[in-house]
Amino acid sequence: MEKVTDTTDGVDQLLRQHKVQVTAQRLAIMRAVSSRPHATADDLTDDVRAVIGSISRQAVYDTLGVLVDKNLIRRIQPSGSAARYEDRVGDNHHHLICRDCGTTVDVDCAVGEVPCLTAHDDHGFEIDEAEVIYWGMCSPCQTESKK
Amino acid sequence: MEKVTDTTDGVDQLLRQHKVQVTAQRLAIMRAVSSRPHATADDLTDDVRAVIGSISRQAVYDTLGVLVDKNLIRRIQPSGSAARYEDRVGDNHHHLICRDCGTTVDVDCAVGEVPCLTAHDDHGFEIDEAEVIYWGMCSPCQTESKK
DNA sequence: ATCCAATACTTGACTAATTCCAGAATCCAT
DNA sequence: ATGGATTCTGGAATTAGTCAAGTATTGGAT
Repeated sequence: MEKVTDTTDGVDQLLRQHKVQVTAQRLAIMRAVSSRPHATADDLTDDVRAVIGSISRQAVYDTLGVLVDKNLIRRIQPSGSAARYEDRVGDNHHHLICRDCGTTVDVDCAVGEVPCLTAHDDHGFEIDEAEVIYWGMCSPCQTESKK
Repeated sequence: MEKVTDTTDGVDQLLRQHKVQVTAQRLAIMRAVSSRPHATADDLTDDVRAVIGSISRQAVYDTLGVLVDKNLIRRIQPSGSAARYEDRVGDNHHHLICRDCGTTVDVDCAVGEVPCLTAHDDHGFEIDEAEVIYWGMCSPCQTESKK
């Protein structure tokens, strides 16, 4: 019997490197996040079910939590919508989100490397992340709203 | 009979200027937001009830929605906690939020005036706001977690 | 190759925040 | 004062996510 946890795309290696136990669910979720960036937990659940048949909602949330913890994926939480996940980590990029349709695209940091991460006055906080979200309207929605 | 909608603090004027119908509830909510920045809808409901006796949850959400729409207040929506409201609008300041306890403080823009508002590549979007959230741990929570 | 303890997954109920709905009340321009 | 538009009320519904307990799978030790 072939083990599900041996892969040819190296996802299993990646997980092991980060000391994450390898399971069919985790592999499927990793791939789902990679292939559909900025998806919600719900979207990902659908994607994963299409591939491995079934998975519980709990397992999805649980796994996403672990992957975020281990820095394998990043969670972004735009106002007014469910959390979204992406596999571009550690490159200090930001997001541009359409107020109307929620479309999310990546934007490189406007300032440079990591100055975003330095607040003027840290109020005694130990800051570990600066999240930047640009809000606006994508071109389809712009034309739509002019009708 | 005196009308509740005539005020001495000018809040009614402000509402009228923005074409928002003036009601006792709205006045109370406006004042509550001003006097307790970064409060949640729930906090505000309590505050308002303490002042005008009673208000429905709906009216609170509805009013906050209207005020946000009319740009009289700003809504911020941190991960894992309810939305918060503040009356500092239009000055491009940002927020520093504790991952542990949710404490939220204002931070002036790290970069200057409005460069934050300029993304590298706007992908055809019409951008109207740049939201920056610094995530970290406030000092009380830092000491707490070291125990 | 097999076993076992640790870890992960499933099910199903539960919570918190927010929104929807439809009727009643209130506001304000005429 | 009146009518039409807007707002308020209370309850029910939805959404996003969490908790808890039992079952299954994984990976290291034998």
